[in-house]
Amino acid sequence: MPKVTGLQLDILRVLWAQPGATVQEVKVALRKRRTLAPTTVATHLKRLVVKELVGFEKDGRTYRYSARVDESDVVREAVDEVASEVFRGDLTAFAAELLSRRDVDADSLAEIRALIEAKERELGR
Amino acid sequence: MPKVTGLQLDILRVLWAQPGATVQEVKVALRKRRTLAPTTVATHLKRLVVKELVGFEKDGRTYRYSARVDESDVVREAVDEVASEVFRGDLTAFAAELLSRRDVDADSLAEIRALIEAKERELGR
DNA sequence: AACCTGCTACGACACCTGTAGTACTAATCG
DNA sequence: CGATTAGTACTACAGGTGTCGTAGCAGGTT
Repeated sequence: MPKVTGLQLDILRVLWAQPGATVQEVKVALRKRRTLAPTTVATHLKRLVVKELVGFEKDGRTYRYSARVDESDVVREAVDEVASEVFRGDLTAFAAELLSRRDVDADSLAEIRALIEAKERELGR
Repeated sequence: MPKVTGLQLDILRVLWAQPGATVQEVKVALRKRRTLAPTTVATHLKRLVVKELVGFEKDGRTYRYSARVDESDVVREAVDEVASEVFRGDLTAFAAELLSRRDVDADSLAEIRALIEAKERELGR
């Protein structure tokens, strides 16, 4: 599974939310983040099809596109990339960096701690 | 501060460890990970200089390069990028993803939990 | 039927990255 | 001093991404 970034990811996100979207629909959905010419959207959809991350089917005059990869796989891939490239696989360092930023509030911490405890129970089992 | 990836990051890493390294020295230090022509290394050092991430000074016949950015800033930048692009700022989701992989062992979990508890004490203070 | 409109196909272009060859210059070895 | 060597400068090129313009076709409108 090739790595996905930037606009490709934004487009995939639209397709995960609206499978079978047309170029127009993707363009509209994207408009909250960026305003693009329809041809730009079409170009990227085409490229995603070439990479086999997206499939399409003809619907009369137009085409409907759908993601062929799971969001969870793409996300995992992206995190793996950073974990290995930036942290050389040191997940503790990675987590430390994540927790070091100011915008982690008490609720998030509690949730993350709960996740850890669950995982610890799972490992201990 | 522009984003840094791949080879650029590898080169910066060398410069953080060995400030004032020459092209040759960077090439040698990099050899554990990749084998590159000296011109390749020189090209990237040059590009990093243009981006003002690296500075240099003449030392007789050769040049000595040093990073002009802190490792911590570059790392934070990289994590911020993923946090916003992939997780739309949802750090809990980010942490959950990180913890979901199988190669997190009990020791790491304990360390991360300690980090969280420290942070919670800090916030509660 | 002639036309306008919307949609796709194709091609183009700029910029970034990875990678390296060639050419020029300065130092060094006999 | 002439030849080899080390080091930089310049150039190039392919692959990926972001962004479109233009051209061509298929339908609906008059």
